[in-house]
Amino acid sequence: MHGRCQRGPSWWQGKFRGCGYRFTVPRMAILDVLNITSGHLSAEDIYMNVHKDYPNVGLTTVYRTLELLVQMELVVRSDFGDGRARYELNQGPKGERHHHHHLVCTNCGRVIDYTDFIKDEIELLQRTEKGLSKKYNFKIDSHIIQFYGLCEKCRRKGK
Amino acid sequence: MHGRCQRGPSWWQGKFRGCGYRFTVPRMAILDVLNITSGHLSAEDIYMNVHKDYPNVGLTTVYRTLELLVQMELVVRSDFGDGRARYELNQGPKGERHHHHHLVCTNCGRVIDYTDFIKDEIELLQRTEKGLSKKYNFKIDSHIIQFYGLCEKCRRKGK
DNA sequence: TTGTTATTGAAAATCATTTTCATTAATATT
DNA sequence: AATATTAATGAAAATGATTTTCAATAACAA
Ligand SMILES: [Mn+2]
Ligand SMILES: [Mn+2]
Ligand SMILES: [Zn+2]
Ligand SMILES: [Zn+2]
Repeated sequence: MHGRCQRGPSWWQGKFRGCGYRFTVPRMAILDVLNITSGHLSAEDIYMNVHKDYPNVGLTTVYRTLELLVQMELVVRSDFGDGRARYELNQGPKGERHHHHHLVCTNCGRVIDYTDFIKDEIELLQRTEKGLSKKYNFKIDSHIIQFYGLCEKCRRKGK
Repeated sequence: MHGRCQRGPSWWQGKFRGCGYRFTVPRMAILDVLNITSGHLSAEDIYMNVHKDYPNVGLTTVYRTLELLVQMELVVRSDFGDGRARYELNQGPKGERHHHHHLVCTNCGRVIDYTDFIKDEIELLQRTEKGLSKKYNFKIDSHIIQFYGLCEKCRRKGK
């Protein structure tokens, strides 16, 4: 009863080593926090969580590791307009990719992931991408879609 | 031959006064720069342009004015991931609103406005918004869509 | 076990934006 | 036109997230 976990330490280690990077304690700890915690964490959030178990891991290392993880496409970095970057793992516990978009509450800052309508979206996006690359000769690699408004809680409180 | 210009100094003045704000020289100068210049300007860009004609207008005032203009919805503020906010007038010289989205070159930073496919987009967005507000009870006010990739020039140089 | 060097942590630097506060100027009032 | 009121301004300092520097450390190939 140990050999399960499709995306765990050993998988990450392989990924790191495969890219020629060392698999260090701080990197492991940071991935662990991202894996366990749900939501959209700031560097500071991650630092504080890592700090509980590894008090000598520095904030600088958190920033550096996140940069690396984003570059390796293990982590997605988002900006929701509050002045700090947010990070989340690019795959679920079983390794499924979770391409999704965001609803951002302009009152309380809450961020909701959604994957609904992705089907329709993909269809439109493909048409759009095709048209845009033709018209502007622009090669599209990725996109972001964010909806801004009021979350349930903030609506009730009548903002 | 002066009485033309649907969105000029006098219109802005009215807008300001109507909101209880004073129409000052720096505010006028900043709007002027935004009106004349096309593209997505940073606060610094605007400051430098204003500075040519009004060397005693400070950067602080540029920031404060932009904040006000965004709040008044005369100006749109965007973030293209280069660490500084970008601003553009929310309406063309004739007052038409220009709801549009952006293509952002991840190599050179160029930003292209596009309004193509907006029809299709609006349709999808409306369906999505309806679905999302029902499912998450989220009241959507606005959205952003950005495509990232390589612009024509950068494609040629083979990045 | 040892050598090589990628990685780390602390402190300092950067840089966009915000705050502070005394001065100035837009506009309502006389 | 002159004056009073106070919103707006500019310079300097503060802020806060992120990056850089550099000497010490620890992965890991040999
Ligand atoms: Mn998310
Ligand atoms: Mn634009
Ligand atoms: Zn909310
Ligand atoms: Zn480019």
